[in-house]
Amino acid sequence: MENLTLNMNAYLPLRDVVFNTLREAILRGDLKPGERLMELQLAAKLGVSRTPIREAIRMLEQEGLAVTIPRKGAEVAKMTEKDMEDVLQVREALDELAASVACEQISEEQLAELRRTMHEFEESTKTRDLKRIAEADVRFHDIIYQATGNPRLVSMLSNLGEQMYRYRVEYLKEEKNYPVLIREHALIVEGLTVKDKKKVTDTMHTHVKNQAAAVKEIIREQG
Amino acid sequence: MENLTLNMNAYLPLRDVVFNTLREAILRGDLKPGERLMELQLAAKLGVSRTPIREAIRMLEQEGLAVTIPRKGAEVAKMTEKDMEDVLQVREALDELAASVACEQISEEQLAELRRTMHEFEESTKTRDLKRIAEADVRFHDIIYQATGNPRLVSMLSNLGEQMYRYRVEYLKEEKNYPVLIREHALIVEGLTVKDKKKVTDTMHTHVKNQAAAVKEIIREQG
DNA sequence: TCATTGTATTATGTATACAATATGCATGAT
DNA sequence: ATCATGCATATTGTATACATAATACAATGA
Repeated sequence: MENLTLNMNAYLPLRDVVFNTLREAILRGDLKPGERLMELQLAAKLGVSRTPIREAIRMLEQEGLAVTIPRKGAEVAKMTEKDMEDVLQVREALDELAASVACEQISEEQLAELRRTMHEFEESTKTRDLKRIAEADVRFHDIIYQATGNPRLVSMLSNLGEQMYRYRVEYLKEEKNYPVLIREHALIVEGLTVKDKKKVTDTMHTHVKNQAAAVKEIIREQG
Repeated sequence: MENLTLNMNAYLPLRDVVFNTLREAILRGDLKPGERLMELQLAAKLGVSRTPIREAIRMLEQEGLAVTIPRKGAEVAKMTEKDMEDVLQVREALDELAASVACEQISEEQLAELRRTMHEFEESTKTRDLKRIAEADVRFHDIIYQATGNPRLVSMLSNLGEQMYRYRVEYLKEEKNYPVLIREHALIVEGLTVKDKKKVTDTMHTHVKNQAAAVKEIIREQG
């Protein structure tokens, strides 16, 4: 009688489906900064009405991925160098916080998972499969975020990461960066293992700073 | 011919009007945690259709002020003690960041404004006009946030502040807290004046920690 | 009595219709 | 030629209609 839960949780409102779809399209770069998000057009393309499109746009707006001008419409958010500096300044602070808290609270399981992901990252850099590399890197950091046990911190950091994602991918194209990244990941894992909070936060600080410099450089070239 | 801009910027989409209205109602406590946000009812009360209501709810959701369960509806977000701890942990980190950056960048004008607001706060505590006290306190911190020149940081801190607002008001009812608050404000202003970053961030840390303890106590009593 | 089922009601999810505004282009005046 | 002006069109803003799921409660049967 039991055990046939047959997840009726499969249901997602269309607004969420649309939100996820647009979000990924923006992060992937299929929808480029400045590109207009026209309701009717998107509705036609996704085969839904304007209503869920509009709600999804409101959500993207709050995520910082879209900008709406009343009576004119929404477009994919652009990032100036200043915008990116602002995001990175906050991200540095929160990444250090996350590292510090994780250092106290990370479980053995999570630590093991982190090591696996660290190796997966290292392996992936040999393949030059950019998507795989980027995902391993995101996962590495996400494990640390999760280890804080603070869902709000996790979601804020994910959001900040999202906003740099498009640009960070460019950073990950540069093969010369891989050795440094691999080394920093290793240092972070070591620090977390022996609960050396200073080592962890310092390394994380450097890690984010390096990315910051690179991402800003990319923005400058593009913008 | 010029100088008659006659702000045509007066226009706000109804979704924004509704959003602001509901947001304030939640912060004021007119809409209580757990209270349902029913579209038709709100639409009738505010004299608009469901469409702008729904969009406003999506926005409130992203702000963390409302929670939606698919096919069931939205309600005002509840705060457990754990939720509040999570918010406060982030807020501490960002408030320190803001204090640190403001210490480097605050202008003389802003400093003057800060002193005015500090005095306004002190005066307001004598009146027992809770709304006035709370607003002065919010303004004091907001000036510091603004001084960072980082709009994203400002909006994140405002949002975090929003989520504690309902509870912090209770804290501000306790008259015995006023002397400490006044003293801490003064220390922060002094530190900013002489650009003593350590003094500023340390005081800010204590300041937020004190509030944290008090707010958590209030949640425990209520929840 | 209690569990179950059916049904009315209410609320949300989604689509569509209507209104108002912005945009681009053609037209015409200077 | 250039700048307004007006009109057609595209797009957003808002309201409403229809579909579907959740809820409460009465009715039924064991």
